[in-house]
Amino acid sequence: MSFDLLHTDPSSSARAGILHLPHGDIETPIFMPVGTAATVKAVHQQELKDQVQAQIILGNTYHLYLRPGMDVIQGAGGLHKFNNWNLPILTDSGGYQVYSMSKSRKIKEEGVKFRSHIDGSLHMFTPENVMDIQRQIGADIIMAFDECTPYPCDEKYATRSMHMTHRWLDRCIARHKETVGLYGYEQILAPIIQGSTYPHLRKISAEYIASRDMPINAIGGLSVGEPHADMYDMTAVVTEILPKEKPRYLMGVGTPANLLECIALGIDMFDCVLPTRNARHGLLYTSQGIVHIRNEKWKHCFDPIDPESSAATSREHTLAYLRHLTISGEALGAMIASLQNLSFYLSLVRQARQHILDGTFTTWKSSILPIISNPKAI
RNA sequence: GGGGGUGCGCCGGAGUUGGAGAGCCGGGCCAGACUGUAAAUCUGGUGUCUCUGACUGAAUAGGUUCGAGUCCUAUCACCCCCA
Repeated sequence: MSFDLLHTDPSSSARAGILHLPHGDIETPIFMPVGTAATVKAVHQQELKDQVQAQIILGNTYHLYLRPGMDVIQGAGGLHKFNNWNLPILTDSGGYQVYSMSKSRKIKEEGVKFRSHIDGSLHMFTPENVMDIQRQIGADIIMAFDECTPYPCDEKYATRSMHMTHRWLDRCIARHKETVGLYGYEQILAPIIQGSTYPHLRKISAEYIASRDMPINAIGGLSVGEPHADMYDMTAVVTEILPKEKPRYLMGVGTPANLLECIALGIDMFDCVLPTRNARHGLLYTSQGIVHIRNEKWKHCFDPIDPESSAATSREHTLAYLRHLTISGEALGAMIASLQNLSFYLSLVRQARQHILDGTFTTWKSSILPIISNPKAI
């Protein structure tokens, strides 16, 4: 595993690079579609490769551990074999579920007790067994076990939680060192910065994470409901500290505008459920602006969904047809919409990368932002 | 042709023993939300108007009554049974 930083934009902190992983190279900045339960919802692996041109996808430790279970994943020979995705995979550790399922878990120094959302059974996640589970899943990049704090979060709690996440990180690193990949390739561990919306905590956390000298550094605990300005401020605080020669991964971000703004701040990797979830809920991102596909105004609009999309379905099917499918609850609607949104996201980061390499990133960003973050005109 | 039954919101259902419904549930429809996925989910709206409030409304037209969605008469529509 290695990272080549190819170019840094002169008028911002945006970077273009290549991340080499066991299952292939990733051109950064990159967006990583989220495939929680061994599937990017409503999108087939073949489409992810051919249409979306995804280079890496996510899986989730908590969800895969509960279902289908590690016996199945390991029996298959790892997640890559199980879901037949032979490009890189990153697994989240379950740290986000500490946040999103706060009603059914209890945090202690040792780890987190979860009650399964499927059958109510009790499970314990520790930094150690989360490393073990991610070894069994076999992702190229595995995440440290952390606590993603909610927003708002009082300073006292944020401080305590951050320090615990740091201690957990050291336990993750220890376990990661004393174990090896089960499927014959290296798995890299990424530590996660916390600190909520407190700049001084973010600074402490970034310095701590940087001192661990891991190959990728991640920023967590953002995009949990805080104002965009806070997200950008915290990102700026930590990118200032993180080593330039290593990729920075901003977890859970975000909207197309969030991506461009954070690329400008020096972020290299993103993941977010927004494009896929919003697609299933009828919100489309297109090269001509945002479309609420359920809206009546598209009922008789026989224009293509997005003539500039890399997805054939978006060029060949009309807005009126997709509206019909969505309103009728047809599965194909979710498929076409998800393909559209992911194609848009991947195309956006490809364009960003090219403009960084060309030295035109900042002007391109300001010209495209008003279009893609506002409603499409009929 | 005869007998019986039922009619209110865009649709279906519930309910109303003569005592204040713009009013219950579900669906549809209209709009909004969603950021390391307990999410093909959730929230709101859905008679009219000059909209903090009014007005109209229980198939249609009459009637009884202090008061009618409820009782009576006629008409219309639909359903069931008989011929």
